Amino acid sequence: MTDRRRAILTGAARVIARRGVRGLRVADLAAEAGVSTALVYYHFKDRPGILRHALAFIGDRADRYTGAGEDGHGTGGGTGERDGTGDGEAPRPSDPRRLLERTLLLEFQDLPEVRENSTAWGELRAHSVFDPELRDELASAGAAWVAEVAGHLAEVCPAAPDGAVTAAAERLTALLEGLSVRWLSGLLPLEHARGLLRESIAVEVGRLGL
Amino acid sequence: MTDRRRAILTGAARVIARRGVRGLRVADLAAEAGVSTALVYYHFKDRPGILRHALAFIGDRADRYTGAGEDGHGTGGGTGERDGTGDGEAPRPSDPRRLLERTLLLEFQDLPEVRENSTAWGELRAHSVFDPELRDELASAGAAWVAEVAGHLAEVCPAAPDGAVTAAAERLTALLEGLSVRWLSGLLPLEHARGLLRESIAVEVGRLGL
DNA sequence: GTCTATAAAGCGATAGAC
DNA sequence: GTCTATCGCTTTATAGAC
Repeated sequence: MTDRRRAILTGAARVIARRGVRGLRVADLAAEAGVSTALVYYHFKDRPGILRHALAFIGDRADRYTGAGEDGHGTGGGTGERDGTGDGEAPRPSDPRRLLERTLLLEFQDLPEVRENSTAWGELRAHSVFDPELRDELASAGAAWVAEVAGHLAEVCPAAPDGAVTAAAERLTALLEGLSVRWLSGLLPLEHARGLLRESIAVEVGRLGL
Repeated sequence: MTDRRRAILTGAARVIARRGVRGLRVADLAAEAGVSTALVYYHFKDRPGILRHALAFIGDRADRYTGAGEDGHGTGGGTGERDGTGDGEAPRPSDPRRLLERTLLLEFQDLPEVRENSTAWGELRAHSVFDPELRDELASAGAAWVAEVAGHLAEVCPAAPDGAVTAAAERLTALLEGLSVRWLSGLLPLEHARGLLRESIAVEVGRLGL
């Protein structure tokens, strides 16, 4: 991918995080990237094309930041390095229980990059209710994200049956998304959201049998 | 409220469910209601006015259908009568555990009215991330909805401390919203969503101490 | 590849008759 | 209260020069 394409997609991510998928104007995005609208159309054909590529771009970025590529994608996930669990600069704790918690709590950080990715992904999800075109991409990203969480869960609770682990991962990721919307819209303080999620992790792990 | 106003708002609810809040076009809504666009503006001033009234209308409707007015609003809730828990036409089971389950599972029914309300409320939530104007309405509706669930939980688990009950209600409602988005966008089959939610209810109730 | 300029369409909102 | 007709701004998308 060329630098210009990347610049345009970066601008698109910013605009989506600020105004939403349906608030995205090609002119805004072009201004954000410092190019003309014509160039945007040259590279991405039309508005749906811009959206498709922007969302794939945002997903990739989340992948890199969550350090996926081993057992999952983490596309619903957040960005950045510090997660408040006390592991500082260390990217991947070896304790599986900590790793699980870290993976899920990455979403809840008040860093611009995290907010941007979380907001954009939330928008993608919300928009997919009305736009079937987005569902394929979303379905695979969501499945990978559930699989990653399930992988961590299985490491923490080796004795648990597969079905129960998957169900727990589905509940945890769905809960995370519900909490995320509330946080991003200012209805739930960040620390409260983190606390609720942490407690649910404890509940699910306890249920699966530590 | 006059019949015409009601007809317009009913049309608005349908259009919002089909195209989303941000996809609502005044012309579509007018066509749906069988009136001219001018009449829509005559009754509701402008687009934001339409939206405000439409969302209040949808909220009221959800209230009536969930049978609220006793200890909460249930504004996140669904519509209709049958909930699949086996109580058929009986609107309010007396067993508190059943009542709790029923309240939450009302959201997950494949009836046009339920989909319409769920979709519209999901849209309201998603939109509030970008539109602070909607937050007040959403905050009070959300608080009432959490309070209703917490009330049922407290009845099921009288010994549990208040804080734990509220936290459980917050987790259950947030989970419900996360599952709802996945269901509405076709990523999660209805029965699967119901199963996951039911299991979480069981988990939370078990944790609070039956 | 990138720009300026502009066509074409979409959409919110109003005027004025009835 | 309700309609038809239309105005004017916004936004998508393209033409054509460089």
